[in-house]
Amino acid sequence: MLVSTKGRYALRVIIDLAEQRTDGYTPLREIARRQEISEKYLEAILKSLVRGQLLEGLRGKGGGYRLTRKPEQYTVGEILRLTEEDLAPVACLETQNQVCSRKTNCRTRPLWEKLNDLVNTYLDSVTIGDLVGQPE
Amino acid sequence: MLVSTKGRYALRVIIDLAEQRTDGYTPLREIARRQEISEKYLEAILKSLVRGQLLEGLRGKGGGYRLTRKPEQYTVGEILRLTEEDLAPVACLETQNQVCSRKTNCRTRPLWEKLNDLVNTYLDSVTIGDLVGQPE
DNA sequence: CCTTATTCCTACTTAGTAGGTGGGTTTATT
DNA sequence: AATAAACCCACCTACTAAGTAGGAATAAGG
Repeated sequence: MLVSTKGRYALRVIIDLAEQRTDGYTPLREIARRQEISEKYLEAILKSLVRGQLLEGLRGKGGGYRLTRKPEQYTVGEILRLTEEDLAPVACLETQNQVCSRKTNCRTRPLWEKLNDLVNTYLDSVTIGDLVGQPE
Repeated sequence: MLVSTKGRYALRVIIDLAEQRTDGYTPLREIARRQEISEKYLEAILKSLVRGQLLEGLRGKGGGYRLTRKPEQYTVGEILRLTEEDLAPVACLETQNQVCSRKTNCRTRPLWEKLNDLVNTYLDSVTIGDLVGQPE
């Protein structure tokens, strides 16, 4: 499995906020309720989204979270790469792993590299704007 | 990570056998040595390849494993699907998981389905014949 | 300035699984 | 009979995804 709940939830949260179409801040509790995700777990995910500046958080009464850009300015790829650590399809391509010793004459490496490209290119081609539903 | 060592090793084994260009049986020990994979672990992987009829095993002295088809008749996709249980990029698409309750109006599901298609189509388009090195 | 509603922070727990091992049984060849 | 191989089943271990707990910092309203 390439994308864990963390990444999937992150995506859903951004879509959720985009669909609210409000300038104000939405508290975590509301998002959690709508998306049926535990508040505590969601908290951890939102933290990384704030760190990555995809969201802005405001503390205190009336606080919450809001998007920092327009929906069509977020690509799915960047959201997942932020929350997933690594989107590489195989361990040999993971950035933190040291380079594989068989690399130079590995018969399968080019395959993995192409697959990696394919996946990332696709995920970067889709924006949150493409995913939100129409307002009625 | 989409593809674990099991799948990657399986692929390497088939390539290894294809490159031997022999009609005879190659013992596990040899493959393990060449590919630097522990014999015991490899055993488990080869077992599933035999079960899936991608390889044929012969017991006893002079025995070993050999391909059941020509290299260009194996697609990477089928090898990985056999050894990986599931190539789905996200849990919601895994066959053993029950259908997600949010499915019908899930904003992200079409994305995952397309990604899944993309990956499988690519992996099915590459054969072992494409990956083996030229004899010199 | 106190209360309330919120985010932010650190640490912990738990269940599942990838990756690997050990020891033995069966089968075929010489 | 000896040997070399695949086959089989049970076990182990370390890691990580997923989730939880409890509190500290901050902002707004009265």
